[in-house]
Parts: sequence; structure tokens; C-alpha cells
Amino acid sequence: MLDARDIRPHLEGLIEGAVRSAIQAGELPDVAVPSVPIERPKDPSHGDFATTLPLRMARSAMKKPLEIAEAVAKHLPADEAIEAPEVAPPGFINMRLSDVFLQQQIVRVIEHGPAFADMPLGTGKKAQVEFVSANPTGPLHVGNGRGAAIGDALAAVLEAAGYETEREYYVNDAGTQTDTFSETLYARYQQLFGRDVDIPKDGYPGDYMIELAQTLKKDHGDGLLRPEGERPPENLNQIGMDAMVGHIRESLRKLGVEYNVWFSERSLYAGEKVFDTAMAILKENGQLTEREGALWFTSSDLGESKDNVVVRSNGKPTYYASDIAYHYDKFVRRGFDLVIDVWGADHHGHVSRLKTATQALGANPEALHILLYQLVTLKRGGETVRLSKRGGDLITLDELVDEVGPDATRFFFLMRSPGAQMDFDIDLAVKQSNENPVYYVQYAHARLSQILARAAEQGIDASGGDVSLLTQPHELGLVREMLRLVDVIEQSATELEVHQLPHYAMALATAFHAFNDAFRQQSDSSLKVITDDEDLTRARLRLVQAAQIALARVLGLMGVSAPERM
RNA sequence: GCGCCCGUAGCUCAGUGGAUAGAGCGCUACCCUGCGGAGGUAGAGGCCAGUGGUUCGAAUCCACUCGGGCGUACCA
Repeated sequence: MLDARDIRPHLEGLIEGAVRSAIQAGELPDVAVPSVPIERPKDPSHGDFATTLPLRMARSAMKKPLEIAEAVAKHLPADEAIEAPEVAPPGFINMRLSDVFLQQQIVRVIEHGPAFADMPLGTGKKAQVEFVSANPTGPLHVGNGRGAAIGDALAAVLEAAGYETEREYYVNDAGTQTDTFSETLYARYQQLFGRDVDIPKDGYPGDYMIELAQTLKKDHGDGLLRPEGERPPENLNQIGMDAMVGHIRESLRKLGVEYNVWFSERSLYAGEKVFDTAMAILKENGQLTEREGALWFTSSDLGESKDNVVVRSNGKPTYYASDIAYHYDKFVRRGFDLVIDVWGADHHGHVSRLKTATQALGANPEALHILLYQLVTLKRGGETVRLSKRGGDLITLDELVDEVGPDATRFFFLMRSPGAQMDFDIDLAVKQSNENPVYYVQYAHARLSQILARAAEQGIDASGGDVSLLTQPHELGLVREMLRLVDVIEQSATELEVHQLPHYAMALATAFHAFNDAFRQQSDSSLKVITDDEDLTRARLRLVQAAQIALARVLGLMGVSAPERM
């Protein structure tokens, strides 16, 4: 029996074959057959799949779409996976999965386990998702949480699509802001010893810097103090930065996000000096020029609106230059086939020139995907709060996760497409936490688990259950929804759009609730999953097993927990 | 000024050029007291910001207008 993930190519083949048969039979003119579009009709009465091929062929075939549809449908061979096709005006061919096929898929899902809907799209390819990468000059804010949820889910989806995937955090520990950070930290540290010093004008005013200074005092006493007016000790920067990175790492861990690599910007300038290598390539290609005391990348030659400075007149490289070297490292040194940078929309001015630089380095710019998510607006008490790292009124990711919980935080962030600005109403999220969609989905998983637990208590072994006994609409409807995960993974991975996951999870949970409630609606208790009818019980238990696998899988892809009880 | 993102139900948002535009929350009326009620069914609620194109067909593509956000550094 056909596997669910092969159904689309299977249908394409059937239809293409039918078109050719119709042509051979002289019922259609001999024209080129376009690739077969397979759609999922919105209205279930139109079946599980549909093709609009007749509509697209109408012009070249010089025939009415409906006539083409009828000719094609007539030549579709009988197939065990689908029922006889139906033709609908103005020229659709609708196809419905057969009960036998759906029943068999239950067995398939159980056999394959969580990987049942995985797709071999990226087999043998290496992908990297770099996300959050906030400057380690302060705690993560709410917007970073959106990037974390998106990046982590995207990495999971790519893994499901067969890519060997790494999650990476780029630590900006080398720029100007780093110096400002340590100057601020040293000022706060000195203040703890009674010195009358101010933090720098462009410094970081947040209380967390005072706390960080206190930690330093606790760990090092006055060991980091220098005579008044002198520069701070060399290692202060590293100590402070390490502490901040540790803090960020902990915040992300609290959200359930773990990275494979924490990549230091500084490392680009040490050891093998990747930075020098990357710049040498640009220089060889004649794309560097000196002007006004600075070194410029002549990106306007490559279609950019202007040239960009890579090394300032003070000799320090720009952030842009680091990023060029960083992407050289990603593509050339580490050989990723697919590189995804997840950035906040405030970085979008940087997108085009980074792609240009990537191309100039000899890497394939098509392999670089920069996923921008629009900024998060925070609402508290009906008031809109702008997110700003330097502003006093920032709300940290930690605070949000503490209030809302990691599961709801992730689910909520994932529901919105990255391109949409979103309001995060904290009051609402807290107040209605019991009504948050995430609980609806998790509750479905808990119910599934409890049914299986109950069956286990009663010693029922479902392994031999006869799935052909499952013929009711709610039973097969649940199977249909389970199988749709194949589409969701494929599309999420190819379009890099993970916001489909929570929407799908809700639809799957709804299908299960409908299935479960269909039985309790009836006073006849023999219609539950576990009944006196041993055969039917075992068959339904298999369906429950499969549904649990599917639901746990989509929750797992989102990084949301799948509780067995709540 | 120029560039990018976005305008869809009261609110928050989905919607690969296809059939009667959907979900959650909120609202109304029912069902169910369960293998777990954090459940089910039904209903009200829409000039898909506007105008003009392309197409057999547009919420979707193109142009312009209006409204919101962001960017346009020898910051990151």
C-alpha cells in the first residue's frame, strides 16, 4: 500500500497518464501536458485532493475545461488509494482517498512512529539556522523570543525534511558596543566601591548592569579595580561578556532552546584569521578600495545602491565586515548547503548587501535565506510599549516566560507569520492562559494518552486491531487530519514558514476532540473507544495511538511539550 | 525623498491565482457530567483599506492612492 507522503506524486502520475491516454484515444488534442497541480480543496465535500489541470489546459487544447475534465476522469485507472474521481464545474477533478487507504495509514503511522511524515527533501545536505544572536550587552527582550521560537522550529522542520541541521548563535563580542558595555560595567563596578563615576553617555542604563557589577564584586572582590582614572583591566570585558552570554543562554534554555554552536565574532580575528581570508578574496577581485582613510567594499559595482565601509578610518572593522567573514565561514569553511539567518525586521537594510557580499565571496546567494520577522509590540494595561534595548521600560524574555510559560510563549509567537507585526498583550496572555490555544492542543494529547493508559491498565493489546472496522466519518476524519502533517512539513520546509505548525496542531486537536466527543454525545456507551466489543476497541486504540504520534510530533516540532496528563 | 514589511470578523490573526473567504478569543443558543469540561454542535458578525489593470478566474499578481511599522551610519 502506498505511503501517505507519496500520495501527491502518485496522483500527479495518474492524472498525467490519464491525459496521455485521452490524447491517444483522440479525445483530447495532442498538446503539451503541463505539470499537474494538486490542490487541497477547502470544502471537504470536494474530496481530499483536486486538480485544476483542465482549467489550465483549456486554452492550448481549445476545449472547454469541463470537457477536458471529463475526458481525463474517464481515463483515470482504478486505484486502491482513491475513489472514482468526480468532475465539477468549471473544470475541477476531485479525488477522495479511499477508506482502505486511510485505514492502512493508521498502521503505517504506528510503524514509522514520529518520523511518519518526514520528507527526504534535504537528505545529504547540511543546513544551518542562525537565530536570536542578540548582542550580549543586555538581557533578551520579548522580540528576541519571537526569533527564538521561529528559528528553533524552523531547524526542527528542516531536520524533519532530512537536512543535517545545526542551530547557531552568533555572539557579537567584538564591536563598538562591546567597548561601551565594558565601560558601563566598569563604571557600575567602581560605584560599588564608592567612586563617583558616571556611566558613559551612550552606555547601558539598565539595572541589570548594576546586578552584573555586584556579581563581579562577589566573585572577584576589588580584584578588578584599578587606580582612579585608569582604564579597566584587560580581562574585564571578557568576564562581563561571558556572564552576559551565560545569562542569555539560560533565558533560552528556559524557553527550551538549545544550540549546537555558539559562534564568537572575535574568533574571526583569531587563529586562522578568517576575516583576513575573506577580505583577501574581495581584494583579489578588485572589490576593495581605500577612500577617506577607510576601506570600502565597492558594492555599488555589484548592484548595491552604495559602497559600504568594511574597515573604519580608525582601523576597526565594521559589523558588516565581520558578517561578511562570518558568512564566508558558513559557506566556504563549513560548507553548509542551506544557510538561514533569522533577523528582526530592524536589520532589513542589511539583507541586500550581505547577499551581495556572499556572492562576491563565491558562494551561492540562493543558498542564503534571510528570514525577517517584524517587531513585536508589547501591550500592558492597554498601553503600547515600544521595545528598545536602551530604553528604560524594557520587558525581558525572562519576565514573559515566567508569566506566560514557555509552551504558550512559543505557540503564540509561532502562530503569526513572521512578516506580520504582532501585538503581544501580556495582560491578556496571563489572564486567559487557561484559554490559550496551546492548552487546547495539549489537552487533546493528554486525553489521547489517558485513553491509552486506561487500555494498558485493562491489559488490552491493540497490536492486532483490525483497522478496517474504522469506517465512521469522525474516525476517518481524524486519519485525514493526521496525514496532512506530510503537507505541513513539506511546505514549512520549502517555504521556510513555520507558522503553519500551530494552525495545523489546532486542526488536528479539533479532529480528535470531534472524534472523541462523537461517542460521548450518544447515550450508548458502547460507542466509546474502550467498549465491550473487543475487536472494535482494539481497532480504535490503534487510531488513538496513531493520533497521539502525530500530535506529539507537531508539538515536538514547535518545541512545545506534549503532556500525558494536565 | 528612496527602499522593505503590513492593512482580512468587535479583538488577535490564518488564507500554494481557483469552488460559498477561515480559526482562536469574545458574544448567543443548545449538547454532554466524560476513557479527564482546558470538550462538542449551531448561530450572529466581512465593501478582504481604496481605485484601476492582468486573467477563464484576484484577498492573492501589477500600478497608483491612503493608513501603520521599519530601514536608509566609518551603530549593531
